[in-house]
Amino acid sequence: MNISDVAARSGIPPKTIRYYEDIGLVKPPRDTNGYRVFREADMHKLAFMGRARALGFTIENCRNLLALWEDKNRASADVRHIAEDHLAQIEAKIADLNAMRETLKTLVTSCSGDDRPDCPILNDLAKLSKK
Amino acid sequence: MNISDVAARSGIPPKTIRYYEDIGLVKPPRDTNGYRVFREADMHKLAFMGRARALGFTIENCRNLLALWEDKNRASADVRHIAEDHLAQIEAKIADLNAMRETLKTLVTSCSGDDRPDCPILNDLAKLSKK
DNA sequence: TAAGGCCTTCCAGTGACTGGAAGGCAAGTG
DNA sequence: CACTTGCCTTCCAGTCACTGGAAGGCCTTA
Repeated sequence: MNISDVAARSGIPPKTIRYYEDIGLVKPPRDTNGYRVFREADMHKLAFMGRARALGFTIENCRNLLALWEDKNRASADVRHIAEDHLAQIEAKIADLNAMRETLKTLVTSCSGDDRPDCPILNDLAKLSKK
Repeated sequence: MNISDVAARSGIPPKTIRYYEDIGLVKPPRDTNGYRVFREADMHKLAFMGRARALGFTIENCRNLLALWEDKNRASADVRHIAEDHLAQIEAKIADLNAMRETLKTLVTSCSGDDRPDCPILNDLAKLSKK
């Protein structure tokens, strides 16, 4: 399999696949012409990556998850631990974004949004900074 | 006012303030010794920045908001438009994160998290990638 | 005069790619 | 066989918004 085949099958762009090779996530052998030759195992790793990345895991987390995936003697607790940490981070980020959203919503609805210059959004941005 | 005073008053680290000068957001004059001298107006701009950044506006948005802030003839509609766009992006991101959170929560609770290797999290990451 | 704590600039790194240039290779057509 | 098209390769640079660190100058106080 060449890189564009894997890209199509895994949903990961060729550029990204090369990048993943750069950082040592996959190690496809090379053909005599220098082309990367992807085996089924490489494909599965990349698809795994795609899925894990879509869930927001960092590359380093993905690296660890891949290692656990390939370790037949793993403890599922290790996997769960990574996922729990990540879940907590996502929840923290959601909380941050919700706070922003609330403030923004208030500001946006309080702004008339017409030709006049008076703007509670700008007032707020300026005002609170004086605290 | 020297940089560390502004940093203390605006809550923005000196490094970041220098960076903001680099990208042209503030233009404090220099003392004979080369030190930056911040006026009240610079302080307010920086505090404005801090507040806008805390609401998740990008630097480019902040730049535009600052310009509108200083434009006495602005239309509040322009400000509102920027804020609405940003709000929409935040809401989109929240939706993405909520989807991740749901999936992760399901996975985490389905994993026993003990010494044994069976792990629904890894199964899922591997399985769905085969689709 | 010396110490410390400021200030300056410049360089490099973060995370996870992404765009683009330059050039080699493969497959199909005339 | 030449040509074209499209894939493949590498390498460099840029993204975003900082942040860390080094090297060296300045200012204040003892």
